[in-house]
Amino acid sequence: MMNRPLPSVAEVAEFQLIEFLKHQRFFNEVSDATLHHFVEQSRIKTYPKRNILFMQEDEAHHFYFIMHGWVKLFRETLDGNEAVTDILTTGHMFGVTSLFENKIYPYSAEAVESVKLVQLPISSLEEMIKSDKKLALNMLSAISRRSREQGHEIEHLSMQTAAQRLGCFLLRLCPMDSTGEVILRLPYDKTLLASRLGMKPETFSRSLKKLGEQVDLSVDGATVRIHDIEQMSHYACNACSQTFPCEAHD
Amino acid sequence: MMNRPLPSVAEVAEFQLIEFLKHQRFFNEVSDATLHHFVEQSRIKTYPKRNILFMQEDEAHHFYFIMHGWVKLFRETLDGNEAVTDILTTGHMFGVTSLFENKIYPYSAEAVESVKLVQLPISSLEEMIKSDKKLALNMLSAISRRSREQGHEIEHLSMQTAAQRLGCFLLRLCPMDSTGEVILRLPYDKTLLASRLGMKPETFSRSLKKLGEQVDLSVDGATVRIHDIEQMSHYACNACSQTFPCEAHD
DNA sequence: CGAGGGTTTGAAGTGCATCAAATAGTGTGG
DNA sequence: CCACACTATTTGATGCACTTCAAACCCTCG
Repeated sequence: MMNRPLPSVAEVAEFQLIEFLKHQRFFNEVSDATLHHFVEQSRIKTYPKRNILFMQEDEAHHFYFIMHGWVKLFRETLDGNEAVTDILTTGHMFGVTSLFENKIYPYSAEAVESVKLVQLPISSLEEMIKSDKKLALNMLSAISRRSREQGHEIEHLSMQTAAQRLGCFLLRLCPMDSTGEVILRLPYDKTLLASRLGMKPETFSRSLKKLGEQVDLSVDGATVRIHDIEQMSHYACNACSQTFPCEAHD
Repeated sequence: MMNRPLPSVAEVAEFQLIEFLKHQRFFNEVSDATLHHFVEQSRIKTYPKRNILFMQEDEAHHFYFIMHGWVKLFRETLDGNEAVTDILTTGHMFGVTSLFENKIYPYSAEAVESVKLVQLPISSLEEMIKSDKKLALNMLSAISRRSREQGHEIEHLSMQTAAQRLGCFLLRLCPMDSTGEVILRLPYDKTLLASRLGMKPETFSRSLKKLGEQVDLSVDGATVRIHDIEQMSHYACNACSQTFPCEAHD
């Protein structure tokens, strides 16, 4: 028999958090010491649907790492419109772009669905990046990856039609090695997806219909069946600099 | 009298390069040793107008730092169109996004005008970033700044009209503390500027005209006179999340 | 002067937004 | 399990923004 006391609830939670983080690319090869330090300084937060995490122009106090759920990053224009910058999920981080610069969030963030986050003070993150070289390099990778994705986003917005952009998005939901028929579910509701793709809900609806006319496609609610992925990529990737299993593919 | 021999041409060039680099944000607070190492490993290259520096998908061997002139970054789509990603000048760097990732250029680069560049092997850069912490942090700043700029670009493309985007661009050419009347020159030809702003030359021409009808503006070749910068920012920034001396302003 | 690129203009077409309204879907209280 | 309220999605009609195609104009440089 062991005399060791059972771990407390907090200890179990901490252990799970470490296990989760260990498998994230951002913490790849990062020392256990740093990882522990990270966990100590951070808090796990849960927010319900619609909850605003911070607003653009707010002073940036925290950096976030998503454990579960979806977060919308957006900007509000003076004339009252909303530009959705990105929609993130498990494994993605946000609130980092303000790092080492003016400490102001360049966008607002909102929970799309109930979301579970790891929250870390920016100051702790900076300190850790300064002290742990590997973490700094991982951060460099993460941000430059993000920058490349944004580059694709820009290309898509200026070169593709709405229907092609939608097709491109669907392709990126497919596993990288897909061929022939693929069935998938839209990850969040169509209105949100529309704004994510830079179009109005009406346009989204019509584009989906149009896409179905151009390539074999059947839609049932949030379920989409692509009959022939090659055909789809031919249609969608034609106005892009890359084809299907492309770099923009996560 | 001094017996010290005169410095050689190469030594003078090296000295000048170091002086130049020292004043660049990227080398801020970087040690002299690193700076020297950088200069030793790098070469100064001059390319004439139209010269292709590298193509998208090429293996990324070099990183570039612009000393003088203009460089166009772009992608070519399968259906034969060109998407201009960015146009850079003195003090900007490119070819970095491939750092620590797949070593492939995500865009093509071309000299717009005759251009003078500092060229450094990617491997040397990586090595230096790994060994000099300050350089790594500066790189982090540089890339996250770039990423924020791209975020604005995306917002602009999806929220602003062509004329507003043009107005926004003109505003960013103005000194940050400008008020009232400002006179400026377009930095490169209108066709290129059009593609930089994601529109056709015809649209550019018409947008410039339209802009002149909406706000007081006179155009003479490449010279533009903005009569009232507040009026201009009211017009252009209305569809944006920020106003005139804005974050996107370099 | 003439050739060729950059720029503007005109006419016509396409794509997306807007406004308005119908329809489908979901969750709630009875 | 139904009726109601509310939201998401679709559809139709119309207009504006940008592109396309074609042609003229303007510069400048050999």
